[in-house]
Amino acid sequence: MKNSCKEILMDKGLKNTRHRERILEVFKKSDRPLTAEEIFLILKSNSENSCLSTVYRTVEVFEAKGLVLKSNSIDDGKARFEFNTKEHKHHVICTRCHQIIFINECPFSEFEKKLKDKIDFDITGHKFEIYGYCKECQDQ
Amino acid sequence: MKNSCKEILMDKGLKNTRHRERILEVFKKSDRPLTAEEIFLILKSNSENSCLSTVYRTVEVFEAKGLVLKSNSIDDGKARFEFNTKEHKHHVICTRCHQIIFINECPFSEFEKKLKDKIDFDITGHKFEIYGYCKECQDQ
DNA sequence: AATGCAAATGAGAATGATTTGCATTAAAAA
DNA sequence: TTTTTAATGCAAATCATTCTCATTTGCATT
Repeated sequence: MKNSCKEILMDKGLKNTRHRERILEVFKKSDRPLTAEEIFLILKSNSENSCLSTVYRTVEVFEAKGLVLKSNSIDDGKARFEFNTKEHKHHVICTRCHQIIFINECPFSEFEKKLKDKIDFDITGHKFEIYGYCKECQDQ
Repeated sequence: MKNSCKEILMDKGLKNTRHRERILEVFKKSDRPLTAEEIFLILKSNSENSCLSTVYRTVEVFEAKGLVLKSNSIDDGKARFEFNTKEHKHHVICTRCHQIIFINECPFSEFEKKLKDKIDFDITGHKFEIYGYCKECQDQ
């Protein structure tokens, strides 16, 4: 079968360990960015014995290999990690309940090109995040 | 004189203390976002006796009143604070030297309106950040 | 299947930014 | 000026994250 966790790891030149497989599975199943601790707790609830520092090390390796994306957008002092689907997407973040909605549209490609010349900056990426209140939180 | 630190504080219903005035001055003079420690060191070098926890408490109050903006974009584990000029602006961040360049253009206002209807989200703001290498860092 | 080696892991201690509790001090109200 | 209230300084606590080191595991080779 294609794109199994095992294959993905091999592909990136990573040693295939139980731990990495499990964490990759967690990422694939999750529809939102997770904190290291959340990942740790999910593993634990699946009766995987693990520890926080290993989770941190694993997501660090995954990030270095481009498998996951890290972000600090939710300003609660915790980093969050999500599977890198390679789709270009952006986050819409509810300021109240911290729900994250994904959008795929991106209106900035031309804008970036203009900017590149204007300020002589070698652009490698961008982040666009929208803040506000989601449907549920608007009434409160 | 208008917009003195004293006036700004009164305006926000904040008690006017030496400490707050000084920190507000630091923000006004700075052309880049500062960490709490940087603010603390600037105060110290101005022979203001202060302490880190007070700086943290002060910027927290300022943030709550909309006087400063907080961000965790530079992923070095330190929050940064900048004076809220109310101008709509965005950051261009050098991934290597962490320099921050400000840009005032914003191509997203129409895009936001469309989105507002589409996903029923009450948008209060957005953040657009561009990453890459600045002129100086491109050659390295 | 056994072996060796490098890399990964677990457990807990260490680090560093940020917060908190509390006694003291300073600002605003009376 | 006195009273009331909130801000400050200091030290200790907290919390996310990183590090250390002894042990284990994956994987290539025998």
